[in-house]
Amino acid sequence: MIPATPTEDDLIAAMEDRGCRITQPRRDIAATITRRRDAFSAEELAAELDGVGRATVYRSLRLLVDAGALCKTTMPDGSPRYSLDNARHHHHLVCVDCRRIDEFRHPSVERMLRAMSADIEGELVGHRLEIYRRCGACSAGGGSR
Amino acid sequence: MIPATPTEDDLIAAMEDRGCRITQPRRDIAATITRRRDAFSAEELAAELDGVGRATVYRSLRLLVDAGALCKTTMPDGSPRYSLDNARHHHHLVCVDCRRIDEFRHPSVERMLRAMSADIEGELVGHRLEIYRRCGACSAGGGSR
DNA sequence: CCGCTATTGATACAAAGTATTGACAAGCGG
DNA sequence: CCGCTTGTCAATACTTTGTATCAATAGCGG
Repeated sequence: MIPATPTEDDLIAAMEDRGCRITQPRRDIAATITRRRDAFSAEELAAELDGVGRATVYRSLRLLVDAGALCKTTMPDGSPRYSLDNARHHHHLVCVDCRRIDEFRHPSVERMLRAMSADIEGELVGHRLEIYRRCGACSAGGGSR
Repeated sequence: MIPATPTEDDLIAAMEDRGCRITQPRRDIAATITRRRDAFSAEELAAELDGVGRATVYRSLRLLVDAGALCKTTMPDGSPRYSLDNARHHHHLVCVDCRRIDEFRHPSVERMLRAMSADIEGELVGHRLEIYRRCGACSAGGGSR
């Protein structure tokens, strides 16, 4: 199965699978998220959804992250961004100029975790890895703006 | 040179090196940080320092992180902790039970970054890696109390 | 010891959520 | 079809982790 970018229906299905009711606000949120292709902040999303309460936006984002349909990525300054999750078990390439977020998988990451687990006392339960770069376009364009 | 845990004087020297004045609040902060050996939140530190303003605590923490004397680590829930920096170029082992933070270096981390840089378009500018585990004591003790 | 200016504490504000509350609405049990 | 239970909603208050502003103070350089 080739992992594809989730559609609006995938997001709704993810919520359904968790036993949630499919309400109009949740439909609106799923539609708005899939319409925009880039990473976004929770407040940006809330601002785009007029009839929907801020709390509902945050609850739905958490729901979708828990369900594995969205990723929450940490920017270098610590602020969070949300983006669609195309594939399980990946990490993020974050452009520090244009803030674009790409997913990547590299065998060396898993190899590294395996190598370390032998040397780490206790039980590994998770990890967080973000790679910050200036993406091809931003490097070529002479940095930001 | 064997990297040792910074002392109060090391923290003060780090601030001096950045051209800062050594004030009484900064002395108090350096003393309090070195007295407690574990990772702490900014609010915990502020609560322990009675005569010192909250803003001063946050300003000093940023100063010490910038100077490389402190590390700011992200917990699994996203909240930050501060801890003394024993060695440059390391990553963090965070116990999800007792919240203890250990530093570690493993050659596989650098190897991974080198291997990936060949495959990543653009210019690498940084990364963030935290490993979450249940530490030896917490695993042995049957998990979180 | 003096004066310049970095630094301070207080306070307000900001960003990113979480908790609470009262209203509504959807499914179910009869 | 009625009413009840329960999930969900919008609004709002509150929390956490800071940053910005500003008048007052206190280091440090001479």
